[in-house]
Amino acid sequence: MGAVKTKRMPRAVREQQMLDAAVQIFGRRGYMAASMDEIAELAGVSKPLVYLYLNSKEDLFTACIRREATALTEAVRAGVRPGLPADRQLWDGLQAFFAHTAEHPDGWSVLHLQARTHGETFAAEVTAMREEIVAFVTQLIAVTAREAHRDPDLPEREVAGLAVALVGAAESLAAWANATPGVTARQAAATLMNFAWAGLGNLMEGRHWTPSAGEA
Amino acid sequence: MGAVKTKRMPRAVREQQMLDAAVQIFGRRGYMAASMDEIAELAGVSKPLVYLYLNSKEDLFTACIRREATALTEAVRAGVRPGLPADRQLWDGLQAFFAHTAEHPDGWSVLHLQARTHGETFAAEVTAMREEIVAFVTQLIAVTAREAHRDPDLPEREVAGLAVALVGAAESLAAWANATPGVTARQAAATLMNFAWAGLGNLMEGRHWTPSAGEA
Amino acid sequence: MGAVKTKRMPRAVREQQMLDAAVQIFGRRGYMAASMDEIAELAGVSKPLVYLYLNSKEDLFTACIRREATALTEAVRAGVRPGLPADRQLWDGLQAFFAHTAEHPDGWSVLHLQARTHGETFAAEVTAMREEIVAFVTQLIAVTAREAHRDPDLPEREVAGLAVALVGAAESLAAWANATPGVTARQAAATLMNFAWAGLGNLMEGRHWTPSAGEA
Amino acid sequence: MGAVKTKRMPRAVREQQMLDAAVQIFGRRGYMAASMDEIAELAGVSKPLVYLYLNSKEDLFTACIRREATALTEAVRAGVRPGLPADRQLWDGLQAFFAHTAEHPDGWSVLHLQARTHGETFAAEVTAMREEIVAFVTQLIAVTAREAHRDPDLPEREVAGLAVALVGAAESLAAWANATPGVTARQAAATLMNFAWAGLGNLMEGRHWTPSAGEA
DNA sequence: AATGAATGAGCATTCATTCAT
DNA sequence: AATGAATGAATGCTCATTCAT
Repeated sequence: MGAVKTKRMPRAVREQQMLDAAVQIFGRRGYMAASMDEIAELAGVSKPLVYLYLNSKEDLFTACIRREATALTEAVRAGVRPGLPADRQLWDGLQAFFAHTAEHPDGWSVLHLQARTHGETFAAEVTAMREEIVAFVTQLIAVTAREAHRDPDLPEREVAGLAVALVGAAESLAAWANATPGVTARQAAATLMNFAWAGLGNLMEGRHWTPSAGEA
Repeated sequence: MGAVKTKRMPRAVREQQMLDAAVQIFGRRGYMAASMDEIAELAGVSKPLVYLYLNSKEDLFTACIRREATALTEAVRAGVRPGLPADRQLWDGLQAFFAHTAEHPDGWSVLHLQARTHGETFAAEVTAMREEIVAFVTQLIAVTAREAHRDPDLPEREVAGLAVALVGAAESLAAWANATPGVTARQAAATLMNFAWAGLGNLMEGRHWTPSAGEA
Repeated sequence: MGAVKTKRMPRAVREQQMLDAAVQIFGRRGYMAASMDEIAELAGVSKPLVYLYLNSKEDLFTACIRREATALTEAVRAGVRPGLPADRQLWDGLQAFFAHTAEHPDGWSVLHLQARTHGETFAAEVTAMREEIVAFVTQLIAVTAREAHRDPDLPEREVAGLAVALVGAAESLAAWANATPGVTARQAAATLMNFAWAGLGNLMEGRHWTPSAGEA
Repeated sequence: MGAVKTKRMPRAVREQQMLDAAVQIFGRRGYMAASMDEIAELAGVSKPLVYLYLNSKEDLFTACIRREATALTEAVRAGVRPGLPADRQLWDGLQAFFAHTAEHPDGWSVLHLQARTHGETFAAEVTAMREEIVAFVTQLIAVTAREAHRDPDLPEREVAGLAVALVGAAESLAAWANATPGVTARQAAATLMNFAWAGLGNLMEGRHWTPSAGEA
């Protein structure tokens, strides 16, 4: 009683099905290795319909990137409560980040791996999202430094570098957590907080690590 | 009558020329978008010769990954002197890492981006190298902890997570340093040491960051 | 809330709109390059309606050919007054012909170019019209010859050839006149009359051109 | 004992085979309806080889047009002996033209029908050839007029129009001759000479046809 | 009278790969 | 040691056409 191939549905619904399929295929095979045939089949529609609604492989991929980027940033935003102290905001954001990437591995693959390896146009799309996150982290660091009234002159580039390092560490941990059974989003977040927060604190108090001996 | 194209050279030399060309093309275009035609042309040989020496596109790509992975690990190894203290070893290793990736952007692209986006087979090849580096870092942390006689029971998984975070941060900074004019390998290394070393020190002394309030 | 698109109109009107659009698209793009989508859009209706009224691309094209062929022959017929002398009839007919083709370039393109290049079926459709015109010209020539009581035995095939030549010259001049700014229908007609009438007169008086010397 | 599929032949030979096949298919089906598959099959090679040697469908079609245009103009040129009187030159040229088009119907279809119906780029290619022929005819008329010392001021546009008419008549007669059994190139040429030469003579002597009565 | 939703079939083009020399 | 000649197998994309409403 329930037909297997559901037919004749409104455009908006079909489009989401197509994006679901596309994210899965793009995420697993990569942009170039993914074939429109495969995507259409997985979406349960014919290829012409995919083209009718999403124009081209490039546009389809871009649509995937945008949807997944929005989903990720909104997940992080939803996890953070602005009133709380900076370290608590970071902790909440990291947990949301690790949880979301764990639940959407294909989407995360599209954003983190595929979009960055297939041309500037796609990369730019993710860069926008990444910079939003880096800016968020940067601002958390800056706010903390200001609150602590310590070393308010921490140079801008230094802070940017820190944020880049932190986001990179998070991305690396996300992959590790997904691949290592038994590691939860909470544990990954804890590892990163432990790793990062003390270092940030030190820097904000003006303590720097320096090589003890001269070198070439 | 002087021939412009140098002909008839020993196999080993030709192979290196081919790998040079392949790394460049693979690094810039990506595995799938790279064409054997283009690689052969850049190498200055005919396509059948590429196949004669390297068998297939897959084998050629694998050969590229291996060569670049070896080159990178050797560069890092060469930068580290085993007798020195752990922090100094880490500092030297990071500098070597950032310097090498800056000097070989195509090779780094092959390792960091391309190899991870085109199937498990290739990814496994890099994972091997990555684990070697993670192991090196892990051991540095462990040694330090032991030397300091503090918290020798730092759980293994925790240490592994830290190493993963540190390596991820380094990779992220490498891309950032290459893309941001005026950032030297030394500065990138300093940023990461400042970021990481205090956190590691804290952990080894048993101080952990904990969320100050309860959560859902 | 005034609807921009006029809806619900009688079938005959809609059909003419579709044929208008189709002639334009077929004339400019060619039969194969024309897409039913484009025609439907230009006609301001949905594709299924085009199929409902005109059955298929082939039928639609045939309908275009017929409509334009009829329009052209009627225009020529309307320009000619049967009572007048033959040369005057020819002159009037040519003027009507050049005027009509200049005013309906897309229709002329359909007849002269597109219909003849896409298969015997379509070509036959135009051939019918062309033969009608050739017959008209042939009869003009024959009538003149009879009236002049000269060379009544001008062989039939010779006359047919002359008519074919004249019509071909007219077609060629039509294209030239349309493409050359400043050439009017009247001038084109004059050029052709000057060119043709003397030759016809000569022939009807039994004077033939002959090669002066022998040949292989 | 003589393989059916001849293999491994030099590039130049294969290219001619491909052009032969392409002219046949393009001439019969038209540019758009022709499929590269069919051309490759008729040429006895695989599709990739066609692309390797001739780049694209557009380039292949252009190559066909050029080859056939050159062949036609050379055939006409070869039939004309420059020393002879103008009428004789025209007569010889027409015979050569009708003979060549009769022997190469597909090539003639490519030039006369297909190339003119599929975009300016292709049309321009034939226009060049056509103008060469028109120029040749124009010059014959001009020379004759000069030799006859009559009406040397025949306006340039008038002469151009005459040449266009003559070439159009020839093209039309070529199609008619090819389609009507028993009509030889010689007869077609004779018909056209009879039709045209007297008219030209009249014009050069300043006699024009004029409508005998006024009109709107 | 009219349309949004959907597809089977085909086409130009490209690519990794091999054979004969 | 090295290459010109050649192809099987995809792949992105388009189009005429139909169905359910």
